[in-house]
Amino acid sequence: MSDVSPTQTDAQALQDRLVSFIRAFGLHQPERTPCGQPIPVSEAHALAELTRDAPLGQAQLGRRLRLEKSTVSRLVGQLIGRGWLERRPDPGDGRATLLVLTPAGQQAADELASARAAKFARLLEAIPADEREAVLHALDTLMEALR
Amino acid sequence: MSDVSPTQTDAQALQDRLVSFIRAFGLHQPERTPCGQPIPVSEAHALAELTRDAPLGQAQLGRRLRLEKSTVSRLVGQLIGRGWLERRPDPGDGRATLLVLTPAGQQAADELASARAAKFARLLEAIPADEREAVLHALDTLMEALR
DNA sequence: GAAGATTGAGGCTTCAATCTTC
DNA sequence: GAAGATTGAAGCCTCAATCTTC
Repeated sequence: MSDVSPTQTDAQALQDRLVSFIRAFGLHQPERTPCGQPIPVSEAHALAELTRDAPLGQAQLGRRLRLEKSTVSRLVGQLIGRGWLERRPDPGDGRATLLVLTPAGQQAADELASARAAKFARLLEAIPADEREAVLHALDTLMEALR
Repeated sequence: MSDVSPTQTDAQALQDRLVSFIRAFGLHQPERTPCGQPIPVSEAHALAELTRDAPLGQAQLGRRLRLEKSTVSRLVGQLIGRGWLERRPDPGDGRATLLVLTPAGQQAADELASARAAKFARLLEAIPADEREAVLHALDTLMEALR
C-alpha cells in the first residue's frame, strides 16, 4: 500500500476517498448549506466574504467565490431581497457597483458564522485529538497539490 | 496552533481549508466532471458504480450515489438515451427495474475510469511522496468523523 | 402502509448574448 | 476592445404528489 512512486492503486485510493467525502458531505446539492441553515451555500459564502472585507464589487466577489458573474448578479439580487445587502454606485467607476452589508445582513452573517463554527467544532471533536493537526496539514498539502 | 482541546481557531482552520478545497475543486458546478469529460459527474459515478456490481435497481443506485430517486430516474433516462444503459424488469419484483450496462456503456465506463485515474495520479504526483500516505489516512479520518 | 419509480415545480449554476462604461 | 453587470436558455438537483406493486 505504501510505495515511493504513485501507483494505480494509490490513485484509486485517493479517488475513492475524495468521492466518498464529496458525497458524504452533501456537496452535490448546492442549495442547502452543510450547516443546516435554510439558505444557499453561495449566499452564506458571500456573506462571509463581505464580512471579511467590504465594500466589494460583484466581479471581485465572483472571483473569490469562483462563480460566474451572472450567478453573482442573481445572488446579489436575492441577498438584497432579504434586506441583507445594499448596492451602491462606485464613485470611481461608473460601470461597477459596490456591495455593502446592511445591519441585518451583518447580523445574519454573524449568526451563520456561529452556526458554521459550531458545526466544524463538532467535526473536529469527532477526530482523535492526536490526529487533528495531521488532518489540517494534509488538507493544506492537498490544496497545494491542486494548484 | 496545536492544542489538546478543539479551539475556535482550529475549527476556523478546518473550515477555511474545507471551503477552499470545495471551491478549488469546482464542486459547485455539478454539470461537468472534474476530470474534464463532457458528461455530468453523476452519470460518471453511476457508470462506475454499475461497473463495480450490476445489475442494480434505481433505488440502490440512488442510495450509493446519495441522489434522490427522481434524479436517478432522469439520470437513467439520459444514460439510456446515450445507449449506455439498459432497463430490464426485475423477475422477482414487479415494481423494480434492473440496470445493466450495454457494451458501449461498458466501454464508456472504462474510458472514463482511465481519464479519472490519470487525473488523480497527477494529483497524487503533486503531493510529496513522503506525505501521500498521511493525506490518504487523513481523508479516512475525516470520513470517519463525518459519520 | 411501505417501497420502487415517474412527473411537475422550483432553485442554483453555467453559457451566450447584450448593454453600458472604461 | 476590455471589463462590469444583466437577462434568457438550458442542465442538474431536491421536494412533493402520484401511480404501481409488494
